[in-house]
Amino acid sequence: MTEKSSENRCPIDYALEVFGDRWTLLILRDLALSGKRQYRDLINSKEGIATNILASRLRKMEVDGLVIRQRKPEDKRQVFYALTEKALDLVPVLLEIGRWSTTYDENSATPPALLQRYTEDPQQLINELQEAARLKQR
Amino acid sequence: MTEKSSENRCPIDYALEVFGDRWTLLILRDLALSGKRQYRDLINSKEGIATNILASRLRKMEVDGLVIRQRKPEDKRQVFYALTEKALDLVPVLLEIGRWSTTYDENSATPPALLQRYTEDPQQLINELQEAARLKQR
DNA sequence: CTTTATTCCTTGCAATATGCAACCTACAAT
DNA sequence: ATTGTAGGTTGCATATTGCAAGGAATAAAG
Repeated sequence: MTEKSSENRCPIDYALEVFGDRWTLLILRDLALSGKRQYRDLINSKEGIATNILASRLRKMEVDGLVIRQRKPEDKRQVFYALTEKALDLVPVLLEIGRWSTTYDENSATPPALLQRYTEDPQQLINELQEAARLKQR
Repeated sequence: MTEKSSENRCPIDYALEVFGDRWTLLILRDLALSGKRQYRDLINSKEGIATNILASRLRKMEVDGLVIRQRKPEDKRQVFYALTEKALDLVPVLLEIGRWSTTYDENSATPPALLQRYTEDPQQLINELQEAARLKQR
C-alpha cells in the first residue's frame, strides 16, 4: 500500500510490498495453480480468508497489476479475476517455495511424484502450469 | 506462531507461517546474502525494522529452526545468529523472488550482471552464495 | 573500584491491520 | 413481485505493529 518511490529498491523489499502478507500468495496459488477464478471459489479455500480481507487483497492485486477484474457478460453478477503475465511469472516462485516447504514440513501434502517432476525438470513443469492457467483465462 | 498440526498441509501455507510476514525474509536476506550476523547489523538495514519486532522475529526464527543464537565467548554481550541448512536452503527462493522483482520493478537495484549470471546458471550462483554464507558461520 | 559505553534487548502505549458477524446492492430466476 | 445468488461493505472487538523510552549484562576507561 505504501508506495516507496525511491530509486535502487531492494528486490526482496519490492516483492514484500506486493505479496508480503498472509493472504496474497494463497490467493495467487488458488488462481494460478488450482484454476480458481471467482470470489466464491476463493472464499472457500481451506485456510478460511475473511470476506473483507479477500475483497481488499483482490483490489490491491489489481492495483499491483497481478489480476484483471472482469464481469461475465452473460451474467453480470459474476466477476472473474484473470491473471496477468506478471502474476503467471510468479509460478516459479510458488514452486520454489513449495519445494522448500515440502523438504522441511513433515506434514506436507505435496505428492512425491510432483516433487520429483519439479526436481528433474523445473522448467517443464513451470511451462505446463502456466499454459494451463492461460487456457483458463478465456 | 499458530501451530497447525494437521496432516496434509499446503506447502505455501507452511511457508507463510514461517516467513509470511513483512520482516522475516528481509532478515534472512541480510543474514544469507549480505553477510550480517549480529543484532546491530540487522537493526541498521535500510528498511528500518523496529527493535522489538527484530527481537521477536529472531526468536521466532530460532523456534522455526532457521537460526541458532550463540554468544561470542570473547565478548559475552555479543550475540551471533548462525543460519541453519534449512535457512540456507531458502537462498534459491530469495533469488527467484529477486529475479521476479527485477523483472517487474522499474526501480530495481539489482545489477544487470547479477541477473544475467542467475539466468545463465542459477545453480552455480546458489552454490556460491550458500558457500559464502557457510564460511561466515565460524 | 567507580563511571561510562556498548550490545541486545524489554516495556508501554498509540496507531494500524485483522477477523467476525451482520448487512447491502446488483442482477437473475421463478 | 418475490426470492435467490454473487460479490461485496460496514461496524466493532481483538491482535499486531511501530515508536520512544528504558533496562540488564558485560566490557572498557579512568
